[in-house]
Amino acid sequence: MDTAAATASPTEREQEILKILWDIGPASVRQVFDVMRARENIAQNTVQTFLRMMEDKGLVAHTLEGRSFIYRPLYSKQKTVSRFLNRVFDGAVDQLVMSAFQAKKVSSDEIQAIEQLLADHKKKRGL
Amino acid sequence: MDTAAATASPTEREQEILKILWDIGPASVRQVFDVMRARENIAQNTVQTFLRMMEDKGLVAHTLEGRSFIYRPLYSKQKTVSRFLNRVFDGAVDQLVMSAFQAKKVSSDEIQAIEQLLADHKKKRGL
DNA sequence: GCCCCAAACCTAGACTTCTAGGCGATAATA
DNA sequence: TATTATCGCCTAGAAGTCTAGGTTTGGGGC
Repeated sequence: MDTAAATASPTEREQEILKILWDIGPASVRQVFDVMRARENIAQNTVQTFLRMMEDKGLVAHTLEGRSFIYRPLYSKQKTVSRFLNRVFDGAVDQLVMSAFQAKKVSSDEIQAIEQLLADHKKKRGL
Repeated sequence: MDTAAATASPTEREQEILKILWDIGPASVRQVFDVMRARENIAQNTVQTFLRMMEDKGLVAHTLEGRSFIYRPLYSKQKTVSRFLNRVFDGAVDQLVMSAFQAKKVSSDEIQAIEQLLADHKKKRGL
């Protein structure tokens, strides 16, 4: 039985569309198209086709609103990160963080945010 | 120095091969093949073809050793992370770290490693 | 009612990625 | 020297990804 359990992994283009949905929230084809159009030449039909295929794959779902489909992502950022983490670092978060630090200059705001995160995490673990 | 601008981004399969080179270091077609064969059915020729194509793209380079080509990666883990970071999080490292924490249980060893990393980083910045 | 617009559906084709068979050259071996 | 194994190269085709044109349907305005 083909349940939602086995979600296919998104292609590059699909990933791009997912990101838009993460950023702007549930949206119609038109809204996704508008974002993409601002960056490149693409037909609205293309976006529509992608969203339909992505629904087949279980990456997004839609609800009807008026006569438009409003799509929302079913594939989360965490899932994306999780896949990446496993594929590239065999799941080692510290390795990922180290690489991220080497890959980019990190602002002190970001450092603070990460420290906060660590603190929260330790507290939750009960020290 | 680095002609990184012209470096194409690896496909999924190429990424997999890059990871093997990161893990085991410079290697012959045969060695890469042996790793892949342990996990799945694949022909040695296929691996060879990939490495040749990857060299065209500038993802790897080879040196001659005896009559074997020894391939080494030119595309780094950092570059991979950097791309991912920009594509998914618009470059926000703290967001990435947060997602990683949510995506996977982090061991206390890992937490310690990250704390150390933060400390080093702050020291280097001279705060 | 009739037309128009916007939205969804269907479909095909271009393009990219992936795969491996077969060839010639060189080295090892009998 | 003849045979076999190993290696790199060329190439074609299968499979997957991406793109958009043409068609259909339903709602709103005339």
